[in-house]
Amino acid sequence: MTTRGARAAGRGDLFDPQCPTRQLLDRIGTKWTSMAVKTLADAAPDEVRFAELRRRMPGISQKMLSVTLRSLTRDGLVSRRVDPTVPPQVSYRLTELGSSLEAALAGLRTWAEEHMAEIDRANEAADEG
Amino acid sequence: MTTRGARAAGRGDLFDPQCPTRQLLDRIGTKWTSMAVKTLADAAPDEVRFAELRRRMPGISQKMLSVTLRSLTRDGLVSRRVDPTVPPQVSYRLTELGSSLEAALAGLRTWAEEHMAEIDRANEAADEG
DNA sequence: CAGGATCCGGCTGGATACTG
DNA sequence: CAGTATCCAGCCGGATCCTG
Repeated sequence: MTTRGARAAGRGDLFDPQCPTRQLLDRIGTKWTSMAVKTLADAAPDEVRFAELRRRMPGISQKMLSVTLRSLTRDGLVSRRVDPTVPPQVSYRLTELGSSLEAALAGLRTWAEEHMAEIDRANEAADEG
Repeated sequence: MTTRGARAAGRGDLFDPQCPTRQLLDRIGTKWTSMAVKTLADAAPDEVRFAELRRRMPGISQKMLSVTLRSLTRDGLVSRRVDPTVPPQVSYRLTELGSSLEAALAGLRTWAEEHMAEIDRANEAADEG
């Protein structure tokens, strides 16, 4: 629910014990999650190594890529395979669950590509128009 | 891009000057935005007054409802109508643009309702399984 | 190579008090 | 009634340094 904090001021979040949509948005809403899913989806069914993933996600730091992938792996959206060589090679790939999420995200992307310009215009109009 | 800050450390976000999807996620990812859109969509085509909206969004504070609505209005997703009585009455309604966003969000909601349980299970499994 | 640990600034959002 | 203003805690995420 995002309305974390367990006891929340007085009441408030007892009404919807767990809203799945908010739980989902709390994940894909973080800065790099959706880009990681997209990047892995574009590569599928191939797996992608950490460094390559980093290269394909301009601007992400080593830390945030690591954090993002760990989170996705915990969620069962991404599978992680370690090749115990020296130096180690770690590869990632979307799971089936991850692929189905990507399909759902594609809808949002389409909407964004079609309509974000309108939102921008609305903002400019509000600024002074 | 979220990678705000215009000049970003060195380079990094120059590669995708404006990713519409991130811009969108930066909006609907905020805590109350999607719930507000959903609540207004459920009421459509009727408009909803501030206080009533507040009642229908358990847990939201006056401030956050105000901030959320102002943002949605600026984005052209919600229209705002003021009835200049005393005390004033202000009503909100989804615009067409807002309705189309709601349609896109519905896809995410469906996915969330169908799959969040799997994600929860994956997390439990990771915790100790 | 992959990623853990640490430090820290900035933004998000909650509580509270005050207005037209 | 419908906000706005202020204060402040907590979390997100960036930079940097270190390791198997």
